[in-house]
Amino acid sequence: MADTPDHPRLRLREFLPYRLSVLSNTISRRIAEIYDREFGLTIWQWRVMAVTGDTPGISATEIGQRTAMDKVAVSRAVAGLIELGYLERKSSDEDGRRSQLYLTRIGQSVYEQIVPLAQSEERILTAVLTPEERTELTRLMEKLAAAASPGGPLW
Amino acid sequence: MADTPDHPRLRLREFLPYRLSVLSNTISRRIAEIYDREFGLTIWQWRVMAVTGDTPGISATEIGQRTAMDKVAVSRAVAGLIELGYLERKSSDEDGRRSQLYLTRIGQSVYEQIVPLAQSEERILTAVLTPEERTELTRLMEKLAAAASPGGPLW
DNA sequence: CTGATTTAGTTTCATATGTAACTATTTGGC
DNA sequence: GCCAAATAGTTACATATGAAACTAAATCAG
Repeated sequence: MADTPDHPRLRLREFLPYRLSVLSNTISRRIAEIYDREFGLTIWQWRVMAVTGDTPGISATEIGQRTAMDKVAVSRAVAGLIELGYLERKSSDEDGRRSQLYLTRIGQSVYEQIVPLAQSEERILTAVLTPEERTELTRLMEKLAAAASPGGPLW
Repeated sequence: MADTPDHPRLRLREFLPYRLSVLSNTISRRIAEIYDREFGLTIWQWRVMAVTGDTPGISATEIGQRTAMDKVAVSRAVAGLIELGYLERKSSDEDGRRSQLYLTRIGQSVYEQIVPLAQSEERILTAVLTPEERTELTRLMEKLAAAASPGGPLW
């Protein structure tokens, strides 16, 4: 009896939330480092570039929904990108509160470098998995995400 | 041709580092909220409790290694736990720089509540997976961790 | 032994982040 | 139309975090 009820133990290394956090942080740090070095972008700015490139004219609120960022983070990332000259903002005609965001010419060219670089990073990382394993990982992560997010079994 | 080379797109939702980050943050937030509410502990303090309970007399440096925390974070978490009366520090006899950390009586009782609570959280979360899926998830995460960390194929 | 180097841990400082308050605009009840 | 409530986004403030400098103790070369 290595583990009696009166001597509870927790092996952190086997604790899923811990393992997920360490893995995610390791990968995020790698990526953050690359985007900072290559383009002077933070992860948040990079996410905003990604969705704005994908959907020109998108609003800050929509960006928040698509990137899992809160509105303050979006606001700051957008401000930084405008500062860098990668993004421009027009105020919507129908709704004066809403802003419409577009990549500038320079922003577009950065975007076009960013996307293949991201894809290549992902490819290198997932190269250790077979295609079936990748599919399976996605499936398992989706199950967990559904369980962990509001609306899941614990809420 | 929905995706020609001259119009690269990146669907953030399908981008593994993004999905991992969102999943990890969702789970971490849930847990952080519980530990804060129940015991007034941060995630870092909680991790320190976990390894100190597991290995009484452990040093701050060792805690850092086991918890993937840097030494500043460990130092702050330990200071907070001593403040709370959950931890006590003795200076090592053999090495005056090294501290030896122990749970206090109260800390021990908190630890004994913390562990089952963590295990129960994990069980609830992973209840959406079959035992085989849990094993598989662990295996896939380990492969990714090996690829992403220093020493992996990209370093 | 003695001074240079390394190591454990803390403190400092600059930056990042989250919450709440705020501004501007729109919407909806009447 | 007009005021109350809701919404988009920004700003301010308080706290968290990380890098680098620092302190104290141990080790190592000579």
